[in-house]
This record gives sequence, C-alpha cells and structure tokens, in this order.
Amino acid sequence: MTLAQTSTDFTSCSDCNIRYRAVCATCDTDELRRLEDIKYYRTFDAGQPIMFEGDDMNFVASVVSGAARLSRTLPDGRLQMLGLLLPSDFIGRPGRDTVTYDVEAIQKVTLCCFRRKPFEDLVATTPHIGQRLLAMSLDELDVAREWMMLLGRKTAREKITCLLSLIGRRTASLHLQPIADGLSFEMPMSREAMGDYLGLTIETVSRQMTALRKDGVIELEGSRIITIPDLAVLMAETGDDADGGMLA
Amino acid sequence: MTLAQTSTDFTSCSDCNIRYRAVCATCDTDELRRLEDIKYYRTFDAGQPIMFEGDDMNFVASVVSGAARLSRTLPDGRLQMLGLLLPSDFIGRPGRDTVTYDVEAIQKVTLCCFRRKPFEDLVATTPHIGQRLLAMSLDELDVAREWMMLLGRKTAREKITCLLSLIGRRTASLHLQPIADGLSFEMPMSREAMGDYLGLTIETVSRQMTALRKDGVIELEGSRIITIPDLAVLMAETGDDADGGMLA
DNA sequence: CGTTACGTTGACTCCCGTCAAGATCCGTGG
DNA sequence: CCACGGATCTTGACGGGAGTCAACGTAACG
Repeated sequence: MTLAQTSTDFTSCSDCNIRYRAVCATCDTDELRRLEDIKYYRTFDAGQPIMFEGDDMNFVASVVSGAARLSRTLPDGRLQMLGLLLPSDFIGRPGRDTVTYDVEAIQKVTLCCFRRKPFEDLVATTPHIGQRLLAMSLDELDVAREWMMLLGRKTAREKITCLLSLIGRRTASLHLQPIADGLSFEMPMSREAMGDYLGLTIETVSRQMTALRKDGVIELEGSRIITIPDLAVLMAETGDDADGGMLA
Repeated sequence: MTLAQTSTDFTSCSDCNIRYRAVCATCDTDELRRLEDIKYYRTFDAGQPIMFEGDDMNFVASVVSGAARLSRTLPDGRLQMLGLLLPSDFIGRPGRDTVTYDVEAIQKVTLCCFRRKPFEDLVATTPHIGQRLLAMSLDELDVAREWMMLLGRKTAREKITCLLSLIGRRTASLHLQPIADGLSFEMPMSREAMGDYLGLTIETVSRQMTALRKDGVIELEGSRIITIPDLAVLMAETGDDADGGMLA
C-alpha cells in the first residue's frame, strides 16, 4: 500500500487531455508557461483522502484523470457528498487558507497541483485564469443548486433515476458515444457512494435499483453495468421536464 | 398595484450602504465611475417576480435593500428555494444569456441594476470587479453546499433550528446587537417560505415550531417574533458541532 | 362585520430508515 | 481446485418521521 505519490513524470501542458477544459483552458502561451513552471503531479488510489476539512490548504489542483469527491460529515457521523470531481474539475479555493470539505479519491486519481501562494499570485496577475475560474465556479454553483432541488424535493426513485441519467449521459459523451436508447455504461460508484450523494441509505438505493429493474426501466448486468432500453422512460421518472434532460 | 419601477432617485456610489460589501467593494474611483455611468435603480414589492427561469437575462444587479429569493419549480409544482438574496448579494451571471432560476422579491427590494452587456465588458476590462465576483461566487458555493448537507441529511427539527440560528445571528449582526442568550428577532419569512427553503411542508414547519416552543428552546410572540432564551440549547439541536455555529 | 391569507392541530398514510439475515462476488491461500 | 473470509449487495420485517387531507383558529384589512 503506497501513500500519495509525487510523480516524476512530466506531461507538457500542450499535450494535456484537459488543456481546453480546465482552469488553464483560456490561457495564452505565456500564461501557460507560468503555470507549467509551478505545477507538479500527484496520484491517489481509490479510497485515499486528499484533503481533510480543517487542514491548511497548501495546494490547489486540477483533476487530470480519475474521480474524487467532496463531502462533509456531521458530528454524529451522518455524511453527505457535496460534489463529484471529474477530469478538468478544480480543487481548492484561492483566497482561503483552510479546507472546508473532506476531499477523497473514489477512483485512482491524478492531480495537476499548484502550491497555493504562487497560484494566487498568478490569479491576481493573469486575467485569463481568474476569468476561467469565475466561469467554472458559476457552473459549480449551478450544479450545487440543481442538487439542492434533488435533495430537498425529490423522491428516492427520482433521485436514483436522476443520477443514472447524469452518469449515463456523461459517460457516453466522454467516450463519444451517442446518447440513445440501449445506452450502456458502468456505474463508477458503489451503492454506498450513491446513497451518500443522494441523501439516501444503502438499502433504499438497492431497493430502488431492484424496483427499476423489475419495472423494465433499467437492465442490470452484475450490480454496476447498466443498460437503459428506453431513455424517455428513464427521463419520465426523474421528475424533471422530459425535454430538460434530453438537451445537451 | 404598481409593477416594478425604475427609480428616478440617484444615490452616489460613495454614499451607498453596500459600497464595501457588494460586487463594487474593491473598485477604485475610476472603476466606480464606470459602474456609476451604467447603473440604474429598480424596486419591487414583496411577492413580485424579478426574473423567470428561461427569460433573457437583460440585466444583472446588486441587492441594495430588502430581500429576494432564488427558486426552481418541478413540472408538478414542487418548489425548492435555492438561495436567499440580501443586501450586497449579486443577481445574475455574466456570460450566460438566459435566467436559470426564478427570482422573486420576498420583501420590498431595491436593486442596483446594470445592463448585462456593458457590465460584461466591465468585468473583462476591470480586474477588481472580476476578482470580487469570483470571491462572492465562491462564498455562495459554500453556502449552497452547507445547504445541501442540511437538505440531504438533517431532520425536520434540525433544519428548523439551523434556520432560526442563521436568521437570528444575521439579524443581530445587521443591527449591531450582541449574539447572546435572550436574543430576539423577527422572522422575515412566512411558514411557507421556511418550508420552501428547508424542503419541508408548511404543516411540518408549524408542528416543529410548536414542539420547540413547548420544549423551551424558543419563545414565540405571535408567529414571527422569536426569542432564544439559551443559545447553546438551540445550537445543540442543529446537529452541527456546538462550536461550529458559535463562531463568527 | 365578512373576507382572505396565514398558521395550528388532528387523523391517517406511506415512504424511507433501521435492524437483521442472507446472497453474491472476489481475492487469497491451503 | 476448493475453502475461507471479507466486502458488497439484496431482501425482509418493522417502526417512525414527515407528507397528505381536512378542519379549525387567528390576524389583518376592507
């Protein structure tokens, strides 16, 4: 068992798979060179903590590959997942020096890290990074509020179908597959992680998955491989407008 | 009944009560002058819609006084409040041209408005505005995630006590009163609005308020005036760390 | 007054959490 | 190859917390 590693590998920013989606997306060559000067890579295995709530925030980072999650835990142990971090997502907050959520790898994850102070200097002096960070923060805010609607007002079945639709569509677009009936994908998270994300217990998640299977809304191969025979049927179960989810 | 009004009054930015908290907080005199050139005031009465989801976003604005709310409604009518907008909070999103939530006045509210396009030009050319907007967006993101924890994992009683603690502390600090036992304040929202914010029905809100009164956690004078005889008792009911809520 | 919005309370239902027992999968080692 | 143990997932029984439906107070306002 190894702890987090600081990689000796070095990928040029121009060859990076998140070059045009991450915080550096709109940087010109000069700005990119300045970022490149201060970046370093770290990897974490699935299940490893990346930051703890209350820690000093020594670095900020972009997710290059894999997946991580943000969560917070109440004193009595109740846990709520607050965000899912996928390639190109940004971890950390310039201008704040302690971490406000737990961050944990849920798959093997590689981060492109920047020590916080030099990065903050860059934000202050290179307008493109600040602008990009603003746009990304506003996107995250939309996602968080969408999730508030789900957590506050949706039923267990609606929560599950929303998550399946989300993961299915994102996985398809990541692999450049069409979003159409018969869509099949692997769920990247355990039943427990699904519950943590949706504000449900593991038993309720499992029961709803079984119910959806029996109702023909989904097909299961093992517990992780999911096929959607009819997307419209799935979308009709999410509680959202039928067309709202079909776009994009 | 009047609709929203474009005020003929004009308050100089240097005299504005949100001068050092709003999006203009860190502007220098030149930047402030450019903002002043394009601003105009509008007021809305309690209950009036300010923007509808799906509308063109013609303007962005700062709340100068009063209160508004962000909400979204599912096709079948279920509603979730997604944000509470108080003086100095910002409405709208540069870079997006349609509104993504309903915005409604919950008290008589005055907005300092900027047409979107000129404002976006300012964001692109005056670094202080963009930086301030970033900091404010990140604060909002923290608030939204705090609320996700509440909506996903807290009981009705915990949700209510969290809200009472939030409103009580903010009202006290607004009026420069000490946050101490015996704190008394007026609830600025109806039972229905509380339910919309907390993901509860109006009946559950009402029952929990009665239970808290019977248990001596709060005292009620009418339905809106609330006194907290012992803050520590209230905080112990929120589900958070006892100290977490006492700071700030 | 009557009207209307707002708030409280009661009776009942049901969804989801809790507790518990199995089932299934998988890697390890004899 | 099979046995074992642990993690993950499923299923059942049961209870409670919050939603629903309905009636009744209460306050504000014409």
